[in-house]
Amino acid sequence: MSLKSVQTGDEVLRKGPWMPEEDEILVEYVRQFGARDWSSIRTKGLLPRTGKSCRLRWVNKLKPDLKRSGCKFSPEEEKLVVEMQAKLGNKWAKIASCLPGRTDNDVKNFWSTRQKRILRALQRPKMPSGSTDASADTSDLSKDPQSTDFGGFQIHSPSGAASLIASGMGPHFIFAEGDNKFRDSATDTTRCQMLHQVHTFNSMEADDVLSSHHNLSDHIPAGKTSSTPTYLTDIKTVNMPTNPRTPMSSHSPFIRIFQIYDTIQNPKTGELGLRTCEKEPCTGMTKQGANRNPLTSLVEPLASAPPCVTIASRMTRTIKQRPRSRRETRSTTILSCFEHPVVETSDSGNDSNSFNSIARAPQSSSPAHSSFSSQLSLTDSTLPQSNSNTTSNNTSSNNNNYLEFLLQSNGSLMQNVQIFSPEFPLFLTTSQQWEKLPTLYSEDASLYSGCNSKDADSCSPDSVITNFTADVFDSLEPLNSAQSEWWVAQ
DNA sequence: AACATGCGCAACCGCTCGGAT
DNA sequence: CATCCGAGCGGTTGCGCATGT
Repeated sequence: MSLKSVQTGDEVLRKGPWMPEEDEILVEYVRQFGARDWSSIRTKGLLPRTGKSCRLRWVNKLKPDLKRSGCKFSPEEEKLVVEMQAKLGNKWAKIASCLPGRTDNDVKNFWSTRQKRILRALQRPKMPSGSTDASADTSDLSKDPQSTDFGGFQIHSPSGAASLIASGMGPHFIFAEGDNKFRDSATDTTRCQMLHQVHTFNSMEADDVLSSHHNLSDHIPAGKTSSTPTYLTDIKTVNMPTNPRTPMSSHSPFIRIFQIYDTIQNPKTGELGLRTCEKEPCTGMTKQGANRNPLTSLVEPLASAPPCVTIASRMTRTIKQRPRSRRETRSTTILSCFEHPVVETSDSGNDSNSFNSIARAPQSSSPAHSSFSSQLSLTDSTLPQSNSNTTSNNTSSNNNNYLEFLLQSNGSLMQNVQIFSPEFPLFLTTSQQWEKLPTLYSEDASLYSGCNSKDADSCSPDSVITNFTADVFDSLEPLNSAQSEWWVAQ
């Protein structure tokens, strides 16, 4: 065992792992004098350790009633940590005070480890057999002109590491192990093609991802809570057509869709910012033969659900087309915001209608809902001038608004927002993607929205964020109830 | 079996803050 | 008011173990 010693003046301070004898001395000291005046331990010559070191040793290891080291956090503890972290931030001591036997260091390490685990789960998608990496998938897709009909979409949960997503061209969904029915069903060309785009997570990783979404409990309808973790109650199995324009058949693959919950706050108003949620089974999901885009199902809400928004994105360009500007590339990151509650959706078999019916859903009159609507309906006039100049069509304007909302809210919301574009290898980190932008679209450098600089290479997520003014929320108007063009394919 | 790698955790460091003296 | 000290936090390091090759 290595034990560092540091010479300080006449005395030698010991550092590093504690010896059992040292622990004994420390315990005896506390028994006699109490857990206080830690510096006197050294001045009394009892231990060649700093008071701070003694205190930490006592608090983290020797204090009675502490849980044994290596004692894993239980699901209940994890849930509590997640919830409290969402409420309090990184107030580890405060959080630990609610967890008997846990110290702030325990909680901090747990959180740190958990974050890393989630990140790994998100960045390490397991590709089904026959596919080696994400970029290969994209190139495979590009060979098939039908792929443009997929309209890729993403389910986005924009907080921190949990902005997990399904991405790229074609439907990507998260599903857990055990969906062999789906994999096995991919026997024809079309389904194989789709199969290439599905990112899989094993159950544990999926749990990590899902449990990372906090504030679940207060949105779960009464009677729905059970011994089952809430995030697991929301796994659904749906029939999903390989192509939204293709009627579902009995051969359609099954995919489990995890409902993603999340919240963010408008840093300026402190109000609820965004939440994806779905509380109840969607009746439309079970209709065989219904030509429903699975995304339609995803955004059907529970009638009593709080104001919430499902973020989804659908690529509007063919894979062989380059975005017309970098701006547009970014806007495909998060294309659309569906505002809840959605009263009803069209079951007409027309995907565009379905989506439009969602977009046109009547607005709730609840204050929170209205407020949130406003936040999401920034007009172009409230955005940096460059936006209106560089947004090449109406399709992305509302989406840009939402993007600006994210950008404005704070930097952390953007840190894991990923840019999904056919040209981008999937699962690059944000910074990696941004680094690639100038290379891919160098001639559009001046159009790089949000950046005042004409030098595209100087652009980064941070520069975008800092270049937005703080009063971007000052000019708000209600969402336009007119027909949305969000989902009108180009 | 040996080695490499990854992961979790204990412990530390630097810093800030607030209360006591 | 200045200083000291304890508490707390974010970040980091290094060790030991588990797992993979």
